[in-house]
Amino acid sequence: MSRASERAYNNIRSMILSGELQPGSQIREEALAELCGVSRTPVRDSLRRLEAEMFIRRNDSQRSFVADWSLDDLEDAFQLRAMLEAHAAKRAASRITREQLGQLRFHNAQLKQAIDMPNPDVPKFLDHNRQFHAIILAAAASERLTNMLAQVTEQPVVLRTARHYDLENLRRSHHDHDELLIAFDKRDGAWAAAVMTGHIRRAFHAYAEAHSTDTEIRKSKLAA
Amino acid sequence: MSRASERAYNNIRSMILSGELQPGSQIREEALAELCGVSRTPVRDSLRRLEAEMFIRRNDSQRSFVADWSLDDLEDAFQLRAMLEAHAAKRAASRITREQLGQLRFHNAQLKQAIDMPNPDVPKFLDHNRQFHAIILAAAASERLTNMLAQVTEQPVVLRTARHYDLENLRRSHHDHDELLIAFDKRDGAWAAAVMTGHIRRAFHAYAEAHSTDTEIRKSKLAA
DNA sequence: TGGCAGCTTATTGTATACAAATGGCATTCG
DNA sequence: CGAATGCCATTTGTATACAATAAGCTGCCA
Repeated sequence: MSRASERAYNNIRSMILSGELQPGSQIREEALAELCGVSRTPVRDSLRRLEAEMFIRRNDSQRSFVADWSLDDLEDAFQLRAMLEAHAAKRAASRITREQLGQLRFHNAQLKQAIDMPNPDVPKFLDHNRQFHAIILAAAASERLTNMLAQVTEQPVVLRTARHYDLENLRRSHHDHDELLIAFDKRDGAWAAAVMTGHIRRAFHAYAEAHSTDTEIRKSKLAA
Repeated sequence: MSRASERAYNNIRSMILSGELQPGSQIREEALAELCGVSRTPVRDSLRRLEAEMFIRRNDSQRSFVADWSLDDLEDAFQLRAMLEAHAAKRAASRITREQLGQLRFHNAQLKQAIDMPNPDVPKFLDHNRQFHAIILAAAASERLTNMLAQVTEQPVVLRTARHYDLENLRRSHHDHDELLIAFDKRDGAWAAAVMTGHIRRAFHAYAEAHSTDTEIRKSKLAA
């Protein structure tokens, strides 16, 4: 993707993810074009992409709105994600290389280190967590699967902080990763898939809690 | 989608599916624009969409090519499709209405009729088959799932005729549908999912055979 | 007062012109 | 003779102007 187009896409996407563009609010191409410092053309490209990724919806007369996810939508996305990531884990179990296993161990050690200290370094945890999952996906070796997972991995919820600072959850995540490592080591795809399913389901419940809180807050703001 | 854009998308897509645009061949925006009788703008929209759907790939310098699927790619797509359709069947089992069940029965009866005659009406079979699956997807009630399935359902293989005229396969499909109906009737999601998995796996093997033949033919044409 | 018609304005869709980047070819130099 | 470099042709990216369409408003009529 070229410069202007990429900038527009990343800008708009992060504005949605961060909540700067409020769920449900209308989107005007020209306004975004000005915000991003590009013309409407690359903005339109980005909107189309984001629409495919379901971050944006359009009504029947082609106007765009920031997607407003219900709890059901969120669960739906997570259900698909759990299924796809479990599938990735299963595929990875029979394909992963010694080197990739080593990388997984490295990142899991790092993310443990990030939270096993008086002042937990959550961004560091998240970064190594992301890389951990990326390596599994790479080992699964399915471009289609990668594309599909990208569509359900990022959630447009503002209050992700709530989840991130729940240390108990982070520790459990680390533990799941450890178990995944053993399953991979034993080339046990079924086990890896099962662990991964639980791993993602837990994430869902953490998100769901944050989402409810967020929705409550937004509702009371509207009422005020 | 508006007129010009929609026309361009459908035209290009069907040119790819029909093989009119050969796998691996380069695509030039302006040439397609002329073919479709529109400007480059809607053509570019369409190309982006088709790229997301993996019908088109781009090299690192942004040039577009018609996707050329290996047998592995095909299997990969079918594996995902089997998983997603099984998931749809499972969800449908607990949500499907009496009315939808009736529609399923109707379409399955129709598609049986289409092949239970001296001169089988394959297009009719395919149409009712499509509707049968569409109803299940609707009963599954997940927009995301619907979108994802759309991405792996159509296969850019020319020789689909080979499969379509294998009556034995078509009869087995009908039988699978029958079994699905019973599973739905009993609200047995696990059973429905299992039947659907087998249903799609069989389709894969039929496709794979046609694909191999097709690839052989293309290779020998290149050699000549 | 309520609703509908027609106009006005806002917004998106399409075409086109121009800019940027890439690939291929030819020429030149080692 | 082969490889590297610079130029030209081709192709894609971006901006902008204009067309089409939909929404909202105003005023009229029942």
